[in-house]
Amino acid sequence: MTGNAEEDTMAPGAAEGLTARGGVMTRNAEGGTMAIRILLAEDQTMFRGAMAALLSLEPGFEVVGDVARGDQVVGACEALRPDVALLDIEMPGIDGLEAARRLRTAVPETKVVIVTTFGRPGYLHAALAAGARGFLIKDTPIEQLSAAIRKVADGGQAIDPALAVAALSEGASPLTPREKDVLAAARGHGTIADIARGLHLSSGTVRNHLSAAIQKLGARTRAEAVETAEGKGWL
Amino acid sequence: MTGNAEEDTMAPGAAEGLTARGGVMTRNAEGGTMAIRILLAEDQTMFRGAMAALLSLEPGFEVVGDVARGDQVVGACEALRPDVALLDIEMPGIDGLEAARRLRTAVPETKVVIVTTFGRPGYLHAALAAGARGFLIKDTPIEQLSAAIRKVADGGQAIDPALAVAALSEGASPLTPREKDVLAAARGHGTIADIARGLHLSSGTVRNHLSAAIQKLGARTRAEAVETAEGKGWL
DNA sequence: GACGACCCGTGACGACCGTCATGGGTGAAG
DNA sequence: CTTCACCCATGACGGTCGTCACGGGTCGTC
Repeated sequence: MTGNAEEDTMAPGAAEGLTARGGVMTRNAEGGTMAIRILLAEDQTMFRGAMAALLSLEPGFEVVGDVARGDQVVGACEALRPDVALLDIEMPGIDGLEAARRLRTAVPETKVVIVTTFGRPGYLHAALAAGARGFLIKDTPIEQLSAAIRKVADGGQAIDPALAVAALSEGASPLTPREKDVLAAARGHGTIADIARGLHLSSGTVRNHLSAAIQKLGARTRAEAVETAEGKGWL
Repeated sequence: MTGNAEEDTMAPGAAEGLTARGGVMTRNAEGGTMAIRILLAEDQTMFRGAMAALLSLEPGFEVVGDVARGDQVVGACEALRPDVALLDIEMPGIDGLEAARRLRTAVPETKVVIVTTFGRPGYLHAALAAGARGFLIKDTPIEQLSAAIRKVADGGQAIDPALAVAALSEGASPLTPREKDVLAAARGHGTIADIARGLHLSSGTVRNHLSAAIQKLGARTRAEAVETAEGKGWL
């Protein structure tokens, strides 16, 4: 628990898990340029804290808030109206991609930059489809993150170039929607009967979908198919 | 034991991937207390950079170097002789636990603090057995990390309390060494015949070991057994 | 309306998986 | 020396899995 419960005049009930930050550089026109207002969404407390502290030191940046869950992103952005939202993908609640989708209609002024651990081509596709303007993996230097934030705040784009070519060479998912569902349900559960029960399907149908998915992915086992599908971001 | 036939080809080139850092506060006796010299081992570049920058700002800390791979830890510590080594567990090369084991004999002055993403009880056991003096998960505030570093540098210990009780309640792994091997080999590979081939065993023996492991872990499938064993850090 | 893509289902077949019983071999503990 | 735990192996059994062939259903497109 972050426990920084200092939501004094935080407007509505909107943002519960939000940690508002008194910016070093407030929104006065200081020399003509205003600081880029940033919201941070990241579940690992340590990483979130480190990034917030570091970005706040960067001249021209102001971290106006940070949240730990995907379902707190929209509320926080509605309250704070940041210029840029830095979203992790793997988060409790809803993931960063879904948060980006909702943010586009709820707070369209806020530009989204996705920062994720896994450089899966499918993630890039989904992020761009969700309206993200930037996409970086966490295995890149912070200087490039700063540069990406500035570019996006200026109205530009910032896509990891190595991932872009990978995403293009991969192409889209060959799985039909239902095959994707069945394969996704096959991650945690054990037997086929369990999956069938969870999806209200016949166990024979589940086997057929799984068989099709296995062949399309070039796998030999259901587990292998799940693994390769996850690796490419088709889930 | 799974053929941990890691060749000991560590020493010669010593520290290739090492980024040495000119410390803000050098090792002069300033007022009587010397800065705590820290080495950082973490594969995610962004996280590593952020932590290095942030810890350098903390008064009394000096980040003297950082590496991205586990097999660079010993070489870097031999060259830099830090007071504290902050080790991630999940790293390419060798993992942080193995690095801690080797560090204890190679550079015993350096105290080890494990900082990991996953709060698996088995990890804590292994870390303490490897001689680590501190154990934190990345989902804790940075202030606690600073406190832990100071405590460990002073000769004390810093163990995440929530994990300590979990580790005690869990107990040690019920799996025999061979069962662990077979289960570990069952992660990536597909069929039982593949596992048997990889371990030079009869396929019937593999099935027996797997069956025993499945029952000991209360699972119903090999995949379930792998999952729960991984979750507890028995691998 | 014909066509194709996708969905759901059935039935059957061979291969694989998980369980059990059984046995021999080793090495440490009593 | 006996006992016990672990290792490896074999064979047999029932259940599950992956594949195939097949049929019926919906929906959008040409």
